[in-house]
Amino acid sequence: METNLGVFVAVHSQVGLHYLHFVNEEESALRNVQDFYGKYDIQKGEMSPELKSKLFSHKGLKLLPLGTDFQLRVWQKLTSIPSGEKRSYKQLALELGDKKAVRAVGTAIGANPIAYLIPCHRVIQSSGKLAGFRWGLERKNALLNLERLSLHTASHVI
DNA sequence: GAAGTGAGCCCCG
DNA sequence: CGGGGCTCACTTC
Repeated sequence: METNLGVFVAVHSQVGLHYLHFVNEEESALRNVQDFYGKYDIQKGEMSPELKSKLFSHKGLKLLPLGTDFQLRVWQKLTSIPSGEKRSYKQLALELGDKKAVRAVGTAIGANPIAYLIPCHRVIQSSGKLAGFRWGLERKNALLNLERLSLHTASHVI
């Protein structure tokens, strides 16, 4: 799917959305999906209009990422950060009950399988510096800017 | 500010 | 086991 933020690839099933990644390079993006989900019976295709509209509206879409218990806890926490706001890795580690786990939290966030809808882009360093985004810092910055600008409107970003 | 370092936790090979 | 990661706080320049 092409959007004003770039190209996305998604993996979904009857029960929900499992995976949503930015595509920088089509080949490696598809290989990634294959690595992760190759053991399942997946069918390739253009995104259906229904799925697209759900991605746009952020409604009627269950997020079902695949991960370890720890990763799921971290990703769950991310979804509680409101649009337009930011948290630090440290804050999240504290809220998860272990201030020493900052690096583990960072690693788990880096493994976020559902871009944007699980808002890993809203996490910055405690110094306030923007750092760490597998799809590029520029993209992270663009997402944050869009959210900041569209705070008082009902419009969504993707 | 920038650069270097030890601590510390989770994950993968 | 061992190393590395979307870290942090501290030191030193």
